Amino acid sequence: MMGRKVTEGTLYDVSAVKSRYDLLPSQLVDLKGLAGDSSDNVPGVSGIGAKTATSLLQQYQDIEGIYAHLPEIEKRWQAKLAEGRDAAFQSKHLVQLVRDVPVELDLQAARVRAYNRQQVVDLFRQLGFFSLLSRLPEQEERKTQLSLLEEVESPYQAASPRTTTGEYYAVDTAAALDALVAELVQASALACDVETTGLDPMQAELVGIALTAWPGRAYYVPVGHAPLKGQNLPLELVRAKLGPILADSRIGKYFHNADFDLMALAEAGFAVEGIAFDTMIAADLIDPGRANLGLKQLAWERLGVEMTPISNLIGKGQITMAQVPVSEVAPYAGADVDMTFRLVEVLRRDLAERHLEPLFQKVELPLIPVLLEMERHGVMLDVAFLNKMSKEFAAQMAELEDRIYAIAGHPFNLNSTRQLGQVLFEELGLTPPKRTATGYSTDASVMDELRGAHPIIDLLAEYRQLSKIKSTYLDALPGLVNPRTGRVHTSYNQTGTVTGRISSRNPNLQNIPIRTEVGREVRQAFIAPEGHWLLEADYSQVELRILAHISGDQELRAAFLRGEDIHANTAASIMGVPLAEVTADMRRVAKSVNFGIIYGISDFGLAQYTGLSQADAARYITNYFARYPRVREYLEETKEKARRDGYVETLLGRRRYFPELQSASRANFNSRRAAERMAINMPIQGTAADIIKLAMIEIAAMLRREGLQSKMIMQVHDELVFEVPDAELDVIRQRVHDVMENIYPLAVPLNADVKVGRDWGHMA
DNA sequence: TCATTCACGTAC
DNA sequence: GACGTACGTGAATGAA
Repeated sequence: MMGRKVTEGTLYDVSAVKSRYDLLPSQLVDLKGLAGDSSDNVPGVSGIGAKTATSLLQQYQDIEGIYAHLPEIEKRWQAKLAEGRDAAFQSKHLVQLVRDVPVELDLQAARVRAYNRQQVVDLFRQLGFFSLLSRLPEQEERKTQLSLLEEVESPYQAASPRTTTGEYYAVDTAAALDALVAELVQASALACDVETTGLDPMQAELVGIALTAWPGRAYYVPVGHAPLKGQNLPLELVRAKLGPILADSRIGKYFHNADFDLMALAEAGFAVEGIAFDTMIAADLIDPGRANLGLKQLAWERLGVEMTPISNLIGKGQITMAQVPVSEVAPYAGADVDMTFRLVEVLRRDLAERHLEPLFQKVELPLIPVLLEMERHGVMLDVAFLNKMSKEFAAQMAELEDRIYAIAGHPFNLNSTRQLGQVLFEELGLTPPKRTATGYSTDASVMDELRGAHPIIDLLAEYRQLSKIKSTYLDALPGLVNPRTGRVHTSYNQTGTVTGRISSRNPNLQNIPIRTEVGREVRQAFIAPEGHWLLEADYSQVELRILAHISGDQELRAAFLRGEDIHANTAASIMGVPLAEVTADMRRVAKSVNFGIIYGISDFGLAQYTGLSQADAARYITNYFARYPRVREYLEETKEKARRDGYVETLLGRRRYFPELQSASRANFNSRRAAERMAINMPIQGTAADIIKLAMIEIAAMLRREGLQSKMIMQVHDELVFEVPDAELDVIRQRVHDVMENIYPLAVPLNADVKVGRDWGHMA
């Protein structure tokens, strides 16, 4: 019984609450106070879940009763309750509805009638409400404005100024296209935006192209609308007329997310030169990690313009742009390019203010076509190999499954952490070493703890690994092969990270397994076509070298200049033994220390990761800083800069902001520490990202300059992968190596290792 | 039914 | 609490 269905929703009366929660309605606030409610950000008492809370409440009625009888409560809950006393009462207070507020509300008066929409919009803007905009009730049919080029009268403009931010025209005759071209060739820069049938520009069809070179005016050229949805121009005609303008590098091109538009245009036979601005990338550079980089959001924030959401045209994707009439798409797409064009000026000013222009001009803009070519070329996959491997995994997993069920005494869903936790810690009686916010943790570190305590653990760990690889790689990758090209075309996201790294999606080619034997096998599915090699070049210890450079630590620099094994070197230094006496295990620990430094180390964290005692970990960290004193200074100075200036930056001036560290901020101890670690890491990780981006740009230029056929096909943060015709192997090996090592000279050498193979699993 | 969140695990 | 940056999967939960 889940309560009585009423007209809308479900009515929970006393008996319905009783049957769902086993509590009285009045006790629900106590339940939330103890167990919390993650969806409402109510913390509750850490370590107390719904079950414990319910049984306690059944005994003591409410939170007050529980704390009154604290001494008689089971020891294991007692400590947690004592610890979380304040949180419990605060949480209860939070979820309690205040029912005696003196509100004088006349429901009739609150009815929405005619209202001054502009006033409401202005208020929303003041308050920073963006998503609420789309929920404002319409006063009247949304009027759109549309005219052919010859027919410039606009009957609705006066009637409905708020929906019309400019004059947007459909260009659907050859004469109109000629007129547009005649105007555009005079321009020094234009904004461009394409409409397509989908979100994957490799597969979507071109529906139309919007262009403008003047604020407040824009043109839409329909080429792919469905029959009866308006007049298209033939694509060949548009290519012939607009192609030369798009290919003319003297006319700058502005985009919002150029990668998407350029891909769609390239697939439709347009080559675009002169990429001069990308408003999405600029907005990201100005404030990396900002929540929403959408054009609509930016126009709202920076221009005060309310734009029509795409859902007004295509719903939630039930139809595509091709099914929407030209008369509706023209003003929509026109507004897109108009706002893109207008945003350029605003964002350019912000970039300059923050000294980000060199980074934008020399790194981010030139990188756009480089990434585009990598995405378009794609990577060849051996799908038959993946399928065969998947079958083998399935067989092994089925066997493990049977054995696990036999031990557990019953079948359950092995992929459910909740069910697994129940089996391990309630049925088999193992001791849970760790909790998550919602229950028992069953992650790999827990498995490690429990290994040896029960025979089921090894089987589960084995199952986990196979299951992960099968679902994420073996079974998913074949579905992402483009049927037309027979290859996978990842999407590199230039605005995906807060440090300046690029990220990769659909598929993510930056997390293909390598560390374990079974995992590494997946790489054998990434192959070179007949007559080609895969060539891989990776920077060795690039982040530590950057640390040596920016900290200025003489000892660390000297170690790199000597060209010695840096981890062994660190081991000798912090453990006080001669280099020759460093064992493999000592080196392993030192490697963790080196990485830990970059991540903002703590003795606790280092101990966790290495298995050292916390005391030993602390001793090694102390020794490290004694040996490399400037590294400690760098860490302190970086934290200080973040506090003082509110941001940190890379060698190339890329910034990340930390408002929570500025002195006025009330951020608590833990979140301050977390922010400090991010601040320490960003300049190092970000500089590495900047450097490899420079290398990519130069390598792409070199390939073009020398007329080479080799293609750069992947980037994995400190590593580049190429597809190389047999005949070019030697020259590419040399050129790539040299560019990577010399692109950005530091106080220590950068070292690039090159390997080749016929597949990515066999590189040597 | 669909969307979001959580836990987990892969990479550098 | 506890060591930085990402993305994808399956289960569970919540909203419509």
